[in-house]
Amino acid sequence: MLGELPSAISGQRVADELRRLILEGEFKPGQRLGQEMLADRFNASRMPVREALRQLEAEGLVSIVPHSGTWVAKLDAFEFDQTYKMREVVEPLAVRESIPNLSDAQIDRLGELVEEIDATAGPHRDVEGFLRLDREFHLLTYAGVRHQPLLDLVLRQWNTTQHYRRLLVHRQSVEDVVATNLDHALILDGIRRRDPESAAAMVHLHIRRTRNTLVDPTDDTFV
Amino acid sequence: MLGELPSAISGQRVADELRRLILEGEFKPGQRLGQEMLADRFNASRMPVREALRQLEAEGLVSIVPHSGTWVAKLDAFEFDQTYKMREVVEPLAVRESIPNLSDAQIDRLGELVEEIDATAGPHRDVEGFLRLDREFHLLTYAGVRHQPLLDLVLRQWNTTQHYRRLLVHRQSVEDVVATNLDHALILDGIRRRDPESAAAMVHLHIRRTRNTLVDPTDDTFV
DNA sequence: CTGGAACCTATTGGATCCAATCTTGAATCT
DNA sequence: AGATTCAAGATTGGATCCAATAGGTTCCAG
Repeated sequence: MLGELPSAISGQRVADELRRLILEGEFKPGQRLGQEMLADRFNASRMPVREALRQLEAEGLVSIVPHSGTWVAKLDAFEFDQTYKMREVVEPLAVRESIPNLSDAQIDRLGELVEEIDATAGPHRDVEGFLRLDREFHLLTYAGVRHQPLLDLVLRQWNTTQHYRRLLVHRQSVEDVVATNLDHALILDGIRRRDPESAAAMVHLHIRRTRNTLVDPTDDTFV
Repeated sequence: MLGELPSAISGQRVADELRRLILEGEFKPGQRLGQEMLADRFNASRMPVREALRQLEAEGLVSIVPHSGTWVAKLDAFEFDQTYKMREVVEPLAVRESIPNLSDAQIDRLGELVEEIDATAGPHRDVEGFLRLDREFHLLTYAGVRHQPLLDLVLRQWNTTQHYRRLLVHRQSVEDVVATNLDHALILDGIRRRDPESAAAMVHLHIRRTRNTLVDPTDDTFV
């Protein structure tokens, strides 16, 4: 549902492009999204724009106020924390379901990604590279999930928190990145051994650790 | 988001009414939902109908095929099983988050519901009553959840499986109902003691047991 | 000068019209 | 007889037009 259809209708295309622009930061949280402006930008009429906004609202990326307008969704610290708590239970399930269906080639690629992530922690940190590779690593571990709604949910949660991960990863130390990637290696180990419970436990721990690292309860500078 | 807005716009109204009709079984899984027909039925134009269908698709209640039409969603045994596995991890989280915010009055009402459910297992079983009360009981245990997306997810999963619960509860024995309600009593006990972990563990067990009762792997008469 | 109310404008929501696509049925060919 | 192709009808998707609502501005009164 969040994936692209082969011959997508126009509303779908607009939704996909707009989603990409939001995730890349072209449209920032809190920014207003006028229908006319969007229709103009995407060379479409207001109709597919309206459908796209509906869809992105369902995905949690924008919020619509009737008769008023649409804005790129904002998260506060509470929602961020809660989303991570959801991730802590949902993503372990996702690896459990995924592991039996992962190909050896996919697992090899996971190994490469761990090494590439290590490289981003080098002398001059590559934060954007880390974000991209981290996302690719985790989503690839879920590539074996056959139940689309579960995959959609995972994707949704990654998307709605994307902005804030970027913001907070920038504040992380190099040690944090290395520690994070140690988790990745352990998750990968569980996957290589095709041990769903072990991998799931590691994913849970990883997300919990990340949440604690990112959301410092004494830090009210968030958002 | 799945709840009703006070002064909803027309598309929202249509979505709410259509959702109710689907859940009550007026529209059955697999049935086609023509836009013209719906617009006629709800005294609206096709435009709000289209928005409503989009929304219900996001909720998983209907599925839209571009340029072809919309049908009430069907679940197969696999999807049913997978949804229950999601419920097994999501709803324990929901009670954990809910318990601190439940009022004493709400907890008292839960006690009443357990008794009312017992009554449905009497000499002439009241299956529809059971379905209604069971739903009310569980959703009330989640009434303290402050994070709307979590509540929405729970509601969504209840809604998409509603039809199949009805179908399968009809096949259950009286003993099954009594056993189910014993679980309810244990969940309620955890809530009364304001013990999130205990309640969460019971919810997990309850859903797991229900899944095993409902989905007999050797039974291919499902759907 | 400040608070409030009425008006005006910009933007969204809904209705209608037109175009594009899919489904269907029948006719034809193998 | 069965499968395939083609065409007609029906239905959805998109564009445009109109109505309703919200927010801002201005004007008036206290």
